[in-house]
Amino acid sequence: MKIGFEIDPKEYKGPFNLDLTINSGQTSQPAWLMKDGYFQELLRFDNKLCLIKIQQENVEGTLNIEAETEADLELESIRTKLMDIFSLNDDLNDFYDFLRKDSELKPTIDFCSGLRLFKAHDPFECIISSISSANCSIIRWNRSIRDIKSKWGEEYNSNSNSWYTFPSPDILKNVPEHDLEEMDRCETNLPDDHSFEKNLKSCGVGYRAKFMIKTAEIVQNQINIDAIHKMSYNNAFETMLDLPGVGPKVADCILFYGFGFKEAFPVDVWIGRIVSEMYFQGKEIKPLKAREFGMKKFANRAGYVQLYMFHYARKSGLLDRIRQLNKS
DNA sequence: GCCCAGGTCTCCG
DNA sequence: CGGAGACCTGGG
Repeated sequence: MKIGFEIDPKEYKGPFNLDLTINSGQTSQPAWLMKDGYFQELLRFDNKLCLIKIQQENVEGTLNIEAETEADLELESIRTKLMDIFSLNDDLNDFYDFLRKDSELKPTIDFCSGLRLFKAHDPFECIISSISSANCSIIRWNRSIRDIKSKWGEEYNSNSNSWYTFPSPDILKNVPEHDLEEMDRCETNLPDDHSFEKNLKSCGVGYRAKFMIKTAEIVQNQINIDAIHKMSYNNAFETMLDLPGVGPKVADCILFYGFGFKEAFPVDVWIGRIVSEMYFQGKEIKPLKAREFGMKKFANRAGYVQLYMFHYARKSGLLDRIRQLNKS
């Protein structure tokens, strides 16, 4: 079954730039695949798979969506899900009014018009990919997530292309950590030169493999994803910190990108340096101090400010200047 | 071959 | 509580 529909700019407040939103390097989810002029991703609704293709003909124009599914899905639930993923219910005009009142932030608007929070479609995937992103390059953890999906995810075929979901906590918690464990669990005798590739370390996640398996176990047994949504930010933050491999930066990313907590202000080394340049005359500021500063100053807009700060720094040359400073 | 980047964990004071 | 060093891997 194929459903085609549109989302009109009148349905949301302020600008939206799909390409910018998907490709601005927001952590915690690999960018959607670009193919035949459409961004594409396999989504899960309850237990139904649905391949989404989405395009925007011109910047800030109408969105064209094609949804392909073998299940019986309501158009409205697909529309609602996409509105959520691309944060189309956020009022960017209101946010820009706020930015204009801060002389440091005002210039970010020109570089980021239509940039919105790109939310994860699966909170558990977001938790695991955030763990894999810690102390790791973007290309590397993107590849890891793709590997994990193709090894243990559910397969969906469309036009001879294979798509995979991210495996559930129940599946991931039982995955072998490394090749030795995979070999031990193997029932049959294999040739001496057999390479063991269905284990987490073979996905290039390194020492994070055991964190991920343990986290999957805890999420499966002790965490209710819906309950997180209803928690206060601080409670949700503390809950995330209890997961192995999750420190303050990763917890903030999970809460912002995975759960949509707008008061999160995730601070990596770059945001730390940007904050220090923009607000502390280049004086070094510790990550937790920068986090505290951002949360206090920007309150429920902290996540968006972090998004805009980083993209602005990249495009304006600020980031290059900071790089130079750190070399000398 | 060597060194570096990048958050979290662990250990030590 | 804060600081120092180890951790896996890919890229320069």
